[in-house]
Amino acid sequence: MRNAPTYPLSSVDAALLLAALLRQEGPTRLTDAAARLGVAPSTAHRLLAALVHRDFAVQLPDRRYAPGPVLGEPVAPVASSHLRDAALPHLRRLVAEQGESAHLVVPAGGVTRFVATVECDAVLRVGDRTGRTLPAHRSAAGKALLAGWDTDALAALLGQLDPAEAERVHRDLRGVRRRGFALNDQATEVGLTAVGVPVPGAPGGAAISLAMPRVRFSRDRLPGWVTALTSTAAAVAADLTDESRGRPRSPGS
Amino acid sequence: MRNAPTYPLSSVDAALLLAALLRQEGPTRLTDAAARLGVAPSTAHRLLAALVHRDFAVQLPDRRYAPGPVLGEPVAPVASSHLRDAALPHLRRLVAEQGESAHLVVPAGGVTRFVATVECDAVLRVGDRTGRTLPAHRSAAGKALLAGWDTDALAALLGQLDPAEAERVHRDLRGVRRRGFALNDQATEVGLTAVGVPVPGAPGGAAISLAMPRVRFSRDRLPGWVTALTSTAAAVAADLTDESRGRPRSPGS
DNA sequence: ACAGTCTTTTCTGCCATGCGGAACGCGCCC
DNA sequence: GGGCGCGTTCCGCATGGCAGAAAAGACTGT
Repeated sequence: MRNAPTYPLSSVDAALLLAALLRQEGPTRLTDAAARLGVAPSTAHRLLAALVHRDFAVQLPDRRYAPGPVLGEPVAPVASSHLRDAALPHLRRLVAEQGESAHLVVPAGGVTRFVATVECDAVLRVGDRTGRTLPAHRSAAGKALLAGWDTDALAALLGQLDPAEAERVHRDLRGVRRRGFALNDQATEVGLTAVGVPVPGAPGGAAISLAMPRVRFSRDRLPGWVTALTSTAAAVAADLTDESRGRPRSPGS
Repeated sequence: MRNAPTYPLSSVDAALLLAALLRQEGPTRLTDAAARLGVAPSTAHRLLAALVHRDFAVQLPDRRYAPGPVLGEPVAPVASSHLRDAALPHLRRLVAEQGESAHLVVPAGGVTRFVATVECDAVLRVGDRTGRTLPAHRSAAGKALLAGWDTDALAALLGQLDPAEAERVHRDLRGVRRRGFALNDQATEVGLTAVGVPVPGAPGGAAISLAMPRVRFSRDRLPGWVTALTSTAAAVAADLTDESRGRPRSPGS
């Protein structure tokens, strides 16, 4: 993004921003788009209609609006496939050791997007969520990411929540920072609990989580999961660093 | 492109159209963008500044504006190299038989862009024009393309000319449609004459032409040139169709 | 399954503010 | 010096944003 024009066309800028957000963050509802732009819903509707008219957006059957064919692929998938390749061997080992499903997620605006999943062998297990998104402030991996955000970015996100929830998230993230891991106890789905930690130094941010049925969650096992997650995240980070230095990937390290 | 919104936002639509044109047709000058949109240069400048601000456009060192990183790859450039590969063997044979230079062109808004040239052996000959553009309504290949345009698209282009020239072009194109070929008798360069025909069914449109010094142009040879051009265009078209069906390219057919 | 209620989306009209045209200045080239 | 193209600024008015109504969809209770 370049310096703002001396004479901005605010309506044009709103439309282009909306298109860029669609591309970067994926499908959105009309009211969310309006809130994001700070305009009335009817105004957002007009902007989206203009985007659809010129193929910068398409409307899905569930009435959400998604990026249109004129827009290119967002940057994140390229970085994500790089990250995915680095992380998968480690996630597989983590799952083999702990017996629960593991996920790799990246930030995408106010949500986290699932880039990879390794499912455990149990018949009742958390399945593949690759490609899906969850609100960052509710998921374990999302909270692990948010805990590392700077004050301004975090304030912008919290400003989109109602004050009571914003305060809860704020407190929750302080706990995440203190403990070094984040917990999602059925906040995104009944019966599902997840533990997440950030991948240190991942470009653009990333986090991994172990997700399991609530009935298999145990406070006694929590420290062991946290330790395994933390060392796995460090191994992924080391692989990312080795690759950016041009070294061959070491299979286990 | 979808149905026009019931309440179009004209400034937003202009910006999005401009972005789409950049993507489809490549770099453009400010004044050409203004003419294309039918707005004042200062308005076009504002729109381009807004596009640059959100990475839908970038400005080149020569002050032209090009597509920005947010836009996806256009369909046309791929098609052009694809088209070029299909056409070159046929153009070479055409030049060997007729003894004059041949060109392959594609439409790019109100101009035609030279994608490939095969030069003849004569010392005085029409040289390589690959990468250059000519006004569509003045060049032979351009007119061959325009003759196949629908009424609305053609009216938009003619609307950019002065009324007398628009009327001449209109009449000229009627002749092109009747005869099946187009003639450029020194309209683009003194001493240069060209005969052009469309490549039927080429995605996005294409045309080929034989171009020669005016002194070598002959009304007696014209039918022979037209026949050779028409069969060459058909052969190129057949190759394009074969390739889109996944067949190996046949060297001569 | 159906009715009622609430939420979201879509449509429409009005008016004030943001957008486009005109004028001007600057830089480059012949 | 003149012509051309690009970029900036000012001002009037027409278009874009808001508000409200209508339509569509989701949710809840019986």
